[in-house]
Amino acid sequence: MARVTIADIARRANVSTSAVSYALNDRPGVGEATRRDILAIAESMGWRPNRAARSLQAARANAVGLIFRRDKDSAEETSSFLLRFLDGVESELSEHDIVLVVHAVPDHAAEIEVYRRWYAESRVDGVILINPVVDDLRLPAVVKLGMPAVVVGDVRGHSPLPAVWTDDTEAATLAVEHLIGLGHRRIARVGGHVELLHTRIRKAAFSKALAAARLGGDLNVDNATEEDAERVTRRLLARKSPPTAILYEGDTMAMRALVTLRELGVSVPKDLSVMVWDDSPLCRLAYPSLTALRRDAFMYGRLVAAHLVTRLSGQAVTDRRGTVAEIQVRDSTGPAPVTVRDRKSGRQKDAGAGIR
Amino acid sequence: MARVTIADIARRANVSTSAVSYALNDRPGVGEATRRDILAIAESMGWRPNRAARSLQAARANAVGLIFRRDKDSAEETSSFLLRFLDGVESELSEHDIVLVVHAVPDHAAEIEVYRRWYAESRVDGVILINPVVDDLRLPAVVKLGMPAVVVGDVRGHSPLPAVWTDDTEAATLAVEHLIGLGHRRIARVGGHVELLHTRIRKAAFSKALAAARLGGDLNVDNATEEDAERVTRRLLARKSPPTAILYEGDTMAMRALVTLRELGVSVPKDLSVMVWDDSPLCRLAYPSLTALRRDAFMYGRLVAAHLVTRLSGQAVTDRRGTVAEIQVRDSTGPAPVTVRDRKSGRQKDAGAGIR
DNA sequence: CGAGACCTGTTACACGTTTAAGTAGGCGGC
DNA sequence: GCCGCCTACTTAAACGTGTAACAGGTCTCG
Repeated sequence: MARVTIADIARRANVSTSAVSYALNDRPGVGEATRRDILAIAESMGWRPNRAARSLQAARANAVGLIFRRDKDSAEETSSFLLRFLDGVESELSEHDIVLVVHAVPDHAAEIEVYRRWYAESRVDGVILINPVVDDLRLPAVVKLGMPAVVVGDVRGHSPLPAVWTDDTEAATLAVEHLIGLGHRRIARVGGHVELLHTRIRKAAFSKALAAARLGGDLNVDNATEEDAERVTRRLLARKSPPTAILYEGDTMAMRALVTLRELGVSVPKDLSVMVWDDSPLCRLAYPSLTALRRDAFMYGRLVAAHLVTRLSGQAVTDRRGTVAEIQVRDSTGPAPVTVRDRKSGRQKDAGAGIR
Repeated sequence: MARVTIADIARRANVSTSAVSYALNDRPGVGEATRRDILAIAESMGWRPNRAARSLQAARANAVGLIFRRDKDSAEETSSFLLRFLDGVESELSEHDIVLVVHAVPDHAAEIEVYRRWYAESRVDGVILINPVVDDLRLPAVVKLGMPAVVVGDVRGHSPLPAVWTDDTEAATLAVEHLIGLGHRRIARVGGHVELLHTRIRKAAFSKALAAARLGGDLNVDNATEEDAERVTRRLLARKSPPTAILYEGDTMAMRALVTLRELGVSVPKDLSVMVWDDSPLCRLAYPSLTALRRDAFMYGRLVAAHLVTRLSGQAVTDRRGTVAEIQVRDSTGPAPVTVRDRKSGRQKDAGAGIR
């Protein structure tokens, strides 16, 4: 019933508590026979080290923290990525006997305040920072605290904190190549908040990938939210040369777009191909199901956690490339609409999806 | 830089550490002038209590745990409910300066093992148990440990552990009444795993609500998963008297059903009304958008956490009713198909949704 | 056979906090 | 003027671990 301490074991084994401590921690200073004795007794009594005592002694909390924003992180996208990511983090941490402490905050100021508190209270040994934004105030704040941290996102060069990043340029290239392979020439992108670093990077990566394929046009919409999806989609299709493929950033945005397209009588993928950046169950269940760029959120979480654990062990760590994205091809992408003129003719003119 | 302790403050204030402790904890034993002095110094040095030391002293971890199943809890439904729930729990706990520790496990055996470890290590003061099943082994295990816990789900009578429950009978009645109000007479239900306690309760509640409305029929399918949705839906509609409305348990199942219905040429809601038990972003974004039973996951989480906090304070707590469900009416429910014969005639024969 | 080296175990203290018990000094009351 | 009591503080111990420093005893080797 009552919790058993090393003192209890020491009494039973007729030795001092230090002998017990040495034995249980596999350190020299105690004979083989006594050690076995002690281990047996500890086992039979069901001893487990008291974490508070260990933490106090070692000045180590055996915990890491992760803070997410209440409104933001659960609104723009369905939360499956975050939960899978958390699962991965937790899975890695538990192998090192470290617990994950989560916390929700309304904004970055509150988040920084919590870091300060956690540090001063020695509540966590390190933190995982997600969704970095441009000129992120959290980064210098954490650096100043001297708190071990790993940033999830590509902040290479922008911050002294180690980052685990995914190659969005490569991902964008994959997406563009997939669409080009299907014959698309006018490819649009509808992106989320540009304050988010990954959005900014993806935007650049997308432009770069298009340029590499000698395709141009600035069919790029920024700062779109789920509510904007309808308006933006209509506007894109109303252009003189409407795109034949659109890459949406965020599953919810793409879903809203699908509804709009249905109302407009635009058939997916016959008239227009639709892609989503970052896969989710929603993409799988949509009609038509959505082709998406997929990252293994679970493995990503594990990698991030492993990186932080290494950092906590005192080793210096630098940036690390995370899991690579791949394309999950589904029903929403298909061959570009047939061209009006023969392919061989110099200039092509696609039968875009334009509003009828 | 270095963390500041009460000893540092004591030195600066030329008093003993106990005087500092008394002052900081607003306890008698120190004069008013000295108290102000100490508080000012503590403030200026940025002192925060070391959690490990406090925990050790008070034999209290100031943490509560919540374990979710790796496969299960994130598969059957989109995870938005869980994340919102976690947010609510966290929000309540943080007001009491208690942290939330999360952990993912593959099965109940592993979960019980973690409870044992947490208890023996004094890692958490209490736990929140979610998704109770029939003959849940976790409940007696936690009871045996003597660990404070709150169960999320209606285990009233089945367990000595306090529960926070939602009235599924009332919710089922709401749903059935909504459909009956639209003229539906043959209402089916497609439910998930009956091992889950809430599934079993909902099933009974559904039958009871139908019976109360003098409607019968056993249009009840159990143990359906997302993969089964297509087959089950086809089978229901192939009946001699097909239902005019179906209530699916789980958003993913309903989404799959929508796809099937589209393929079958069954129009929603003209030919068939569709409802979902437990709302999600997916329901909102589906086409047509899905009428659903909605619970405030955030408030539910807060309530559960508050209940556990009360329990931790030493007070005995009993069961507590959680937030009530309401209906979020959307586009997937509408008037029942018109009857073939005149309403006034004794027997009605609906033009069901049957397969064409 | 005695001096060190080595093995096994102990004692003592630290980590940062709380708190029971103890000790001055001042003050009032009889 | 002495006793007792209150105030304001200090000292000491405790929570459960870990570990440096030390103490016997045995072994080895010159």
